[in-house]
Parts: sequence; C-alpha cells; structure tokens
Amino acid sequence: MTPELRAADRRSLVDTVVEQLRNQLAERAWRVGDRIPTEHELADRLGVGRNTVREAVRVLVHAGLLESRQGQGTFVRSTADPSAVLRGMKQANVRDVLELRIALETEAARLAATRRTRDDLRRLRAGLRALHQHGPQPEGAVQADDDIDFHLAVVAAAHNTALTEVYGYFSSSVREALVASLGQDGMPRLDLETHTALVDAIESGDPQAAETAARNLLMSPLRAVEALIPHDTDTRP
Amino acid sequence: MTPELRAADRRSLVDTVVEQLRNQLAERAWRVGDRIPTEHELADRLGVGRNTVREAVRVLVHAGLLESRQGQGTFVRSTADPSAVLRGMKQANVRDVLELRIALETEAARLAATRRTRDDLRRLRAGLRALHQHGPQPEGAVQADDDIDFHLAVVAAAHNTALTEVYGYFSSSVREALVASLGQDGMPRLDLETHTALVDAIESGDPQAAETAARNLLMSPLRAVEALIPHDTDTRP
DNA sequence: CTCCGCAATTTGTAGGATGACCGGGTGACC
DNA sequence: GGTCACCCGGTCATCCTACAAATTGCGGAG
Repeated sequence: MTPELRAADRRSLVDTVVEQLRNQLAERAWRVGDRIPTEHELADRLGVGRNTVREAVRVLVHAGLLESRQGQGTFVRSTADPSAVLRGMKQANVRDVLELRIALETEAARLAATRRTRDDLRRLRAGLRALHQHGPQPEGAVQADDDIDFHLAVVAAAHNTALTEVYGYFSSSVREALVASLGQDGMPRLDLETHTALVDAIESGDPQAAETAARNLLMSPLRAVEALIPHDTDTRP
Repeated sequence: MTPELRAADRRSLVDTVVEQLRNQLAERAWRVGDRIPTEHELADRLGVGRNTVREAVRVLVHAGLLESRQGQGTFVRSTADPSAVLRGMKQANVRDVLELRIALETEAARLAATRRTRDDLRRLRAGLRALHQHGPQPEGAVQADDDIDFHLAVVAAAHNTALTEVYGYFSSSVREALVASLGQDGMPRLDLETHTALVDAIESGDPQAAETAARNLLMSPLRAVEALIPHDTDTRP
C-alpha cells in the first residue's frame, strides 16, 4: 500500500514529495553522505511519476541539501538548510526589515566615505541625475527603481562584498513590501537635497557626515511605515 | 600530493536554464507580477526540452522567486534571491563579514537605547558579570562564548526580530573565522570598561552614546583582522 | 442582458526512449 | 602475475508524447 499522498489537495504533488524528502533528512533517516534511493524506486514507493520525483530532488539539490552524480546516484550533502534563515526573515514585519536595511546602509555610507573610487562617484552622480530627471513626474515605479539603483550604488561604494550581497537582498524585499503595504500614493516623496547631501558627504571623505546623511535619507520611509505599524507593546522599559 | 586535476566544467542544462531565468530577474527584464513566457515557449527559445524548463522553473518557484498557477501561467513573485546572498557570502573575507556585523550591532545598540526593558538590562548586567568572572583567566574559549552571549544580549535588547536573526547567523561564523585566522594569541584582550560603557549608554537611553560605545567596542577585533588582511587594492580613489 | 457550457491555453503528472556516465567484472595481452 | 581495453548493468540527464486538471474567454441559448 502506498502512503497517502493526497492529504493536502491544494498543494502540488511535487511540493508533497519535497516535504517528504525534507522529512527524511530532518529525521536523520538519511545521513550526510548517504545515497538516497534511485529516482525509479522513489517514484515507485511514493506512487508518483519519475518526473515528479526528479523535480523534487532537483529542488533540494539546488537548495544544497542533496547532490546528484550521474551514473552513481543522489547523495545527502547537508541536513541543515541555510536558506531557512533568510526564508524565515520574510515573516518579520516591514519595520524590522527596514531598520535592518538602515543598519546596513548607514554603515555602508560610512565605509564609502573612505573607500569610494572615482567610478563610484560617477555612478552616484549618475544616480542623482536619474532621480532628478524622473523626480517631478508621478511615475512611481520608474522613480522607485532609480531610488533602488542609487542606494545600491551607495552600498557598492563601500567595497564590502558581504554588505553588498545582504543589502541587495533586503533592499528589493523591502521595496516590494513597501509598495505592497503603502501603495504608490503612500510612498514618501524623494528628497533630492538629502540624496545630494549624502553623495557630497561620501565625496568629501567624512565618515560621520556620510552616516548622518544616510540616516537622514532613510528616516522618512521608516516613519511612513511606523505610521501604519505601531510600535510593539514590549518596548516599555 | 599531486596537483589537483579539476574536472571540466560539467554544468547541467537545468543549471544553465536556472541561471538564465535568474538573470532575467536580476536585470529586471521581468518585473514583480509579470507573467513569464510559457514553458513551451521557454523550451523553444532556449532550445531545451520542456522537462528541463520545468525543473528550472520549479527550483525558482521553491526559492520564492516565481509562482506557477495552473491554467494561467508562471508569474514573478519576488526578485529577492536568498541563495544569491549565501552564494556571495562565500566569497566575502573575514574583514567584510566583521564589518557587516559591526553595521548590525551599532544599529542594534542605538535601538536598544530606546527599547531596552528591565529584563534586557538584567541580562546585559549578567553578561558583564560573566565576562568579569572569566576575564583574568586565559580560558580563551570560555571567554569567547561569554563575549558572544553578551553581544547577543545587546542585539536582543533592540527588539528587532530581523536584526536578531541575521546577527545570530553571522555572529557564530565570525567567531569561528576569528579564532581560525587569529588564533587564541592574536585575539584582542576583552576590555571590560568598554563593555560596561556600552551597557551604561543603553541604560541611559542615549542612542548616539550607545552607538559610539558599540563602535568603540567592536573596533579592536576589526583592527586585529586588518593587520592580517590588507585592504583591497581597489580602494584607491 | 445574463448564464451556461465548451474550446483554448497553460501548468501538472505519467511514463517511455535514448544517451552519458560510473563502477565493477572479464578477458586479452605483455 | 599484472595491466588495461572493453563490456555490462545501474543511474542520472534530457527529450518526447500523452493525458489530466485548472483557468480563461468566447459564444450561443434563454
């Protein structure tokens, strides 16, 4: 008797198989280095087609949990899913993630003040021009992309790979969340003067000034979010 | 040992397709909410079978980037790619990750100054006592754990789940990297006065003082690392 | 005009065919 | 006896056809 797979009708068969495979790893039924059953055997045992098994296995291979070797089989590479940390991050509220982004970008601005190259400054100035060009128009989407590009340029000028990667992830995720929760109308107006001040501070090479300018720049979306999401009740001393 | 012979690049077709799709998202050729071409059209355009496309799409669906709806098509759900973050993190050196940690903790200290509860302060004071107790002894490992606990308490006092999660993820890896690269001898001596100053600043409720105190606290390991790892050559203007 | 139902489109699943690759076994050759 | 080319079964990689299921949109009946 094949195990009942149709318990959750709304989910695809592949998702069900992915979960079953994950459970095998979580329950230590399959250890690191073990060879898991062949596609054909898994398909037989789960009562699904080989294509379904292949798609599920491919997902876990790409997640770093499994490793397929042609001609040999599929082996367990790791039982800990590192992407789970970042996946759980999506459950944090918008304010928390926005504050996290502020933490990253203020430090990035500080570092950029001492490390920016001529190319960095060129990119920052170009970003300012793009903002100025699209600024007066109500084209929210275009302006939002220009804004993202500008902030990415700031972080890139810090010349820190880890910072750039992590910021890039939360930047787009925050933007999507902001647009979703506030809508284009609720988005705070871009302040060109503040943006320019940040670039000037970075160019002048003053870390403290750059950090302050970055903080000023990032406070307005934070305040917009805080207007919607009240502070937690557990912040009383 | 004999020189390592590296196998020729043997990337699977599916991996290639995954990368192509990812590029479309990274370059914003496909925006959030867009419908991407049908499986058949992608297979046609990429010159691969529909099964190959399906496996690649399934990977991105599971990564949260795409969303497939039967009968309608496949849509862009998000452009924030967590696995790209982890991939880039492997290339980052210790200094970069340490600076990232500084970015998180200075902001955490700033937030903690306004949000710390009585329990937070209790935990911070307890952390100080633990450091003081083990401080004079040369038990590097124990002291390092106490140090980590202390810094985790600081971040927890900020009451920001996103910050806490990300900081926790990097803090352990930073400690491992520090011990590995510096060794116990190279680890800077813990400065109890600076630690105490940070707690005092958080208790007094002064965000700027807390940030400054946190930065003072974190600069010494950074300088120790920078002594070993020279700045990149690409930081000259 | 509304409502029902059918056709078209698209993803979901099944299973087969073929090829590439790996490991081990076999046997010829030195 | 040792070495090595070759074959064979097992496994994954890719492609294919076929059909199922879900959704949309259109067109005709009422």
